[in-house]
Amino acid sequence: MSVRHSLLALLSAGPKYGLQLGQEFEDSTGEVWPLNMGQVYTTLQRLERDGLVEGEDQSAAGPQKGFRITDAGRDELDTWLHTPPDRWAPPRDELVIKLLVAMRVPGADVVALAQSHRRHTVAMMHHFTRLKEEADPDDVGLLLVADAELFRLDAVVRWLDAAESRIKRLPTAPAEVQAAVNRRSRRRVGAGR
Amino acid sequence: MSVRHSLLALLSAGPKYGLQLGQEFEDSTGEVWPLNMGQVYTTLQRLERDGLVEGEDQSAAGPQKGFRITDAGRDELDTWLHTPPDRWAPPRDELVIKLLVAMRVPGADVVALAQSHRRHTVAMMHHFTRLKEEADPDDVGLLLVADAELFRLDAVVRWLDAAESRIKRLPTAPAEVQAAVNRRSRRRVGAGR
DNA sequence: CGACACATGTAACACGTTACATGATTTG
DNA sequence: CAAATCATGTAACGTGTTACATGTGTCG
Repeated sequence: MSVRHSLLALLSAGPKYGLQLGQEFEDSTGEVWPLNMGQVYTTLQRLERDGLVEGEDQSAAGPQKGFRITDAGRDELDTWLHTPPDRWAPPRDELVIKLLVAMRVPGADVVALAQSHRRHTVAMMHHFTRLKEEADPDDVGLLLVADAELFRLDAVVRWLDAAESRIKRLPTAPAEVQAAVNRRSRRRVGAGR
Repeated sequence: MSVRHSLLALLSAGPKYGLQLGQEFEDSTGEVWPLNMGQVYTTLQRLERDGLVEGEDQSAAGPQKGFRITDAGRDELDTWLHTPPDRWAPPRDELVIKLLVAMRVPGADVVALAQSHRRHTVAMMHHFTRLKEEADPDDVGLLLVADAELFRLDAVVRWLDAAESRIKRLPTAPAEVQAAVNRRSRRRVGAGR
């Protein structure tokens, strides 16, 4: 839902057309989070269908098709800005899932896997650190996104360390961790929605 | 892509059927990341179509339809386990985007917004802290997921603080931050893919 | 004119969610 | 038998990606 509302936010500063919105979005995120234009146009169509934006007169002019935010759109935007991300269903973290299910894979060396991912995460931190160093100091968007990534990656490293020691503390030998995990389970069979 | 590969991981410990896979996945994540069964069945269909799993004989028996992982499936699983999350397109963080685009919304008080989200994030940390305290100490999955969330939320709080001071340091008054942000932009017009 | 950048779109697909429909098995 | 539970699926929709198609405007 990020793109949909981001377009509303950009339109709240005045009418724009598709390509312009795509560029401003990428500018806002310092080009770290690219956006494909196809989605911009389909999202604009849905926003118009839902009455959150409306097409401009456009009378003459070239191929550009401007959009203006509506009052309903401003309401929606305001709500979104103040709504915190859902706490009960935080976004599934791919790396966390990877390690959790690896514990159920027979023969998988989860500790080695964690260390491998840790090395890669540290490498990513170097990348974003350099990105910050080389950035235009006025590019607030890029600096903020790089900050966010660095804090996030730091949390990943800390978690990998904590996970490693938790896993090592398990009653079974590391290579057969899954056996223990498999043994405990099988309660709460059948939720059925 | 998490669900697809998680199912492969669970099947690598032996043949299973749909509902069973759904339950084991939720067990693995300590019920923090729920999974809807509909997706499990459609994913299994795609996995079978792609030759990563195959249906079991099933001859007699009830409605249960077992699946077995194939050699191709084991290869795919192994690759996935060792592949780090893509570094060049990290998942878009909704909260980060929210603050970034809010800086372009005329009249938006970004600092107040950041503080509001900070409060909510701290509340979420309390929630997961309590979850850990009340958890079965043998439920490694739940403990690991709670750890991951706590580290992640801590990073969010740190980022919000850093972002707040960065925003306050901007040349323009907080309430008109967007004006400055709008002014700088509009370079690199037209990438055209 | 021809090449290139600007600008908008569509098609096909993967993944995810919600909601609904349908059998089979157990058990009061 | 009836109701609950177990188990599998489908339909409709939103979101996101990739790739392709198409038109317009400018400029050498």
